[in-house]
Amino acid sequence: MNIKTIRHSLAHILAHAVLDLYPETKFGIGPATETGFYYDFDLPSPISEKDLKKIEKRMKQIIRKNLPFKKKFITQKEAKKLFRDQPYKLELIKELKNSKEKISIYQVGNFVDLCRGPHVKSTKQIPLDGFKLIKTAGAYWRGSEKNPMLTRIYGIAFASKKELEEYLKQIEEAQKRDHRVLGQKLELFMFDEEIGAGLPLWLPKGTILRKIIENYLYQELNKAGYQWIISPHIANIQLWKTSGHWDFYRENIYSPIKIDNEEYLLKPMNCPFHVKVYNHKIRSYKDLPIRFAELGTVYRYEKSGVLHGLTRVRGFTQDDAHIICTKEQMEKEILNLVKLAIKVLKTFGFKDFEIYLATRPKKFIGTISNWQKATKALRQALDKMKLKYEIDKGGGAFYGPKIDIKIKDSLGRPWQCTTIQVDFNLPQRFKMEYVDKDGKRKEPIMIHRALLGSIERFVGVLLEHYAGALPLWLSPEQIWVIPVGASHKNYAKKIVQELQEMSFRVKLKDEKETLSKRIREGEIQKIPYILVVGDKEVKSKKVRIRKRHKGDIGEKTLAEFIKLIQNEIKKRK
RNA sequence: GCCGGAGUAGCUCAGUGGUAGAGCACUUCAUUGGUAAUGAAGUGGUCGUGGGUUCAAUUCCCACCUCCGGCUCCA
Repeated sequence: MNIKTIRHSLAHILAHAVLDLYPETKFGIGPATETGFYYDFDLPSPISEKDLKKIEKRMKQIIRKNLPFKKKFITQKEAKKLFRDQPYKLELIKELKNSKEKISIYQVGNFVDLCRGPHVKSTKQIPLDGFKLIKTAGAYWRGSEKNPMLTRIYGIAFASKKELEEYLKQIEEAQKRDHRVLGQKLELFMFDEEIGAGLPLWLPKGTILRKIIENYLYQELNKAGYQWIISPHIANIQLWKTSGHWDFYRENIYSPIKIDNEEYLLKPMNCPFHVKVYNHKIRSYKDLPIRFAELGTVYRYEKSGVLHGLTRVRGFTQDDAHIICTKEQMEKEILNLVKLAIKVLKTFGFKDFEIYLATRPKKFIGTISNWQKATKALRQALDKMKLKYEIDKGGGAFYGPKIDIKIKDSLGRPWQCTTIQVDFNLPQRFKMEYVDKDGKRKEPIMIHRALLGSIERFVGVLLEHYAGALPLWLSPEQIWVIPVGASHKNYAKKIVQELQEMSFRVKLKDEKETLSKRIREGEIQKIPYILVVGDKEVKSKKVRIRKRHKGDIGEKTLAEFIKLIQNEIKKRK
């Protein structure tokens, strides 16, 4: 039996159980998911997770009855009558009116639902111990904030108890990779109530990690012909009125700050500043493309309920850049951008990501021909790189089409990181121009882009990707040197000093604790290399190397070890 | 923001209408170690914040703040 069919049937059985226990319930919809099923209910009184056990028990009773799933086709009129007390179902029936599809219903026991199916023939086809109700959640009816919020009950379901248990174990493991847990354990970042929600504090080790990432970007973008700029964190409200942000983005901008009778805004975007830098002198076609990059810290009001560790915060630093070019240059620039984005993601070890091409929405500015040209350029770049992507139809910003790349966290939740957006809005609003070959002033194309997205979010997904065991080049602490006893301390110190002089990030773990204890600590802190030195090493003038997760990998001279790690750092693996 | 859950030591958590406890961490002393926890003692808490009920609140009630899981929204 197809597991998806079982999951869908379980959704109906869940609804049946809820109907039995709370007869006044109004029913929403209940589909299968990737790992189970859910059903949305409008319940007479709130239920908590304690009630789930009761519902689950009832579901099992229903399954044991070996009830058949009966399918039947009915007319609009019959459907309306059948579901007369079910407002949500009536809404769905109304919409079916326009389609030619016949209305089908499924009955299991005394629960009848509007449904296309398919379903299991009988409840006996459902493994009794392969499913579990795991959580409740609020969910807006039909996914719209304007609609009432229903109670969603989530279940997971597998073909057997064994698979179910394996899945639960996997979730448990995934939770250990949670960047919020790792950030705490590895002392990378913290939050503080008194500072405020969504405002991370970077601890010393986290700051090192961040600087390494930033340095890497700095090198990479220099090679790619970018120029770095720096812009202020606040600007006169007039700037944001000109850019249109004050009109279109106000709900995400913090209240104005009054300074000398003028209003200033904390910047939610870096774009207008980059435009101003572009506009500060007359540009020739010979100057284009111009690429301005900035690690720009922005502040956005995010609804309290959406904040999430480092991956969704209220103050964050974008690895932002704006490319200003001619229409003719756009295609090549976009191709180079996609290439660069993929290169960067791969350098950080990401191979699986979801790519979306978002096209023209209903409300848009700019000419259709420009939209087509830009969308084509984005599409061609993806095709040339042989990348798999999905079209997000109408998902573009009102000012232009874009490519988004999402990376999943340890629990499979996608986070948008890379974004490449063509912008027809700002060049117009700020009257950007360049002097072309014919001496005429023309409007350039502007491409807005962030490769990592935000440093915060990226560090979040990066930590989950590596489960905190960062590759050598990214590790805030790369090497610990452990002298076995006090008599080896001087030798250890010498090694530390030599490594430090070569700019390795190294720490002496002196003899306060036992050797085993210090090694254990190093493993917990996910230190890539631990060098143990005792009598033998002092005598042989070597170091004993312990590699993270691998244990003792033998003895080498310091020079040999340095060569080994230099190589590893170079490869960035 | 909305629905549901939770906030007790630096961390992970137990506990109770009569002002609190464990393990780890930290400090001190002893131990001088050979590849994932040496032993002992000690320090440490306005029990998230503010109100209310009560002779008495960390515990009960209300509001707010923060966090967690979703929804909606997004880098």
